[in-house]
Amino acid sequence: MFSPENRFRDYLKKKGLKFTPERRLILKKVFSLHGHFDADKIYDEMHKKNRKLSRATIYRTFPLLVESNLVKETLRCQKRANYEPVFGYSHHDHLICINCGRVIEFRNDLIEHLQEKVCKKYRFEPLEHRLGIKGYCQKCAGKRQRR
Amino acid sequence: MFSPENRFRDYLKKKGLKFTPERRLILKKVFSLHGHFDADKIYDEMHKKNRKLSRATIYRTFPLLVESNLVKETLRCQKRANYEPVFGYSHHDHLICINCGRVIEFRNDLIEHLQEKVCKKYRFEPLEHRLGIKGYCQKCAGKRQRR
DNA sequence: TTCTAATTGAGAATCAATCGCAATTAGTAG
DNA sequence: CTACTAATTGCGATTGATTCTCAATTAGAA
Ligand SMILES: [Mn+2]
Ligand SMILES: [Mn+2]
Ligand SMILES: [Zn+2]
Ligand SMILES: [Zn+2]
Repeated sequence: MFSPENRFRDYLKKKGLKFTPERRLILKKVFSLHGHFDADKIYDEMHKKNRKLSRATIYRTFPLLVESNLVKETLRCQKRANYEPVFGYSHHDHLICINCGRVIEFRNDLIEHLQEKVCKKYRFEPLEHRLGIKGYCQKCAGKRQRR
Repeated sequence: MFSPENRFRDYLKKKGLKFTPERRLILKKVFSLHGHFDADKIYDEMHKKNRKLSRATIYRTFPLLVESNLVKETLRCQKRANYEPVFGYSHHDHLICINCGRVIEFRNDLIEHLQEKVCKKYRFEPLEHRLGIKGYCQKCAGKRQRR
């Protein structure tokens, strides 16, 4: 009963929009990747499995996935917008290696709690937040040292 | 002795680059704004004071300012890259109102400290981080309530 | 089954950012 | 001070991501 597809259907219906084969394919792909993705990733994956579908449709579908709270945009590190699934995953923040691109996900409840306190202090009503720490992962830091 | 201009001069010299009038103007403008800015902001400000200078030069200067640790890129909220001064300002994070665009700066040392602990745990060597909380500022939250 | 508003793909358009190049210039060496 | 040269500039062209336009198609309500 509670699946990304059901939530997406409900959302679309509520908005008077249609659950098309293209939207279903994009949704399936997004949730089968279990990780960060961008428009081109989805485009390539689709075409690899020779299911052609246009970039325009992909770009038009992403905002719907975000609106229905199935995925969210992540911290933009290059120039392309990047997303990750939300449905079925719990909130976390990111450590991003600027050398190899590795992304480490972490969750720290105390940090989360302190953010709430900050918001209260400023009477700010938070909707979402993004915390990204850029630097060198263990492997890449080691390599740098040895140079 | 310690001024943005001196640091910039030193940086440029070390790299064998030149301290041109254009670079000086951009630097001055950046530090006279006391806040966030993007390429167009600088471009417009310059042309308002009818000091013409090309967009290319602005785009070419920003990375130098970042490299010399005078400014840093901030969390990208729209599609343009956005920056803020670092020299002369202490580190802080942001509350961003998605209704009126207001940006509230805050600093929470405990959050900062916890981030370091997270990095240690993953043996991650942090260089910088960005934390942005999006939501409604007091004013805008109030307006929403009353609707 | 019919009907219609929503959707699609293809390519054009947009927008920020980058690039190529000829003319100019900062700043070092003499 | 002058000469030299690599760095810089502005301009326009280009790129790359994203959005838009529009004619043809289709989901899904009636
Ligand atoms: Mn968090
Ligand atoms: Mn911080
Ligand atoms: Zn790494
Ligand atoms: Zn506001």
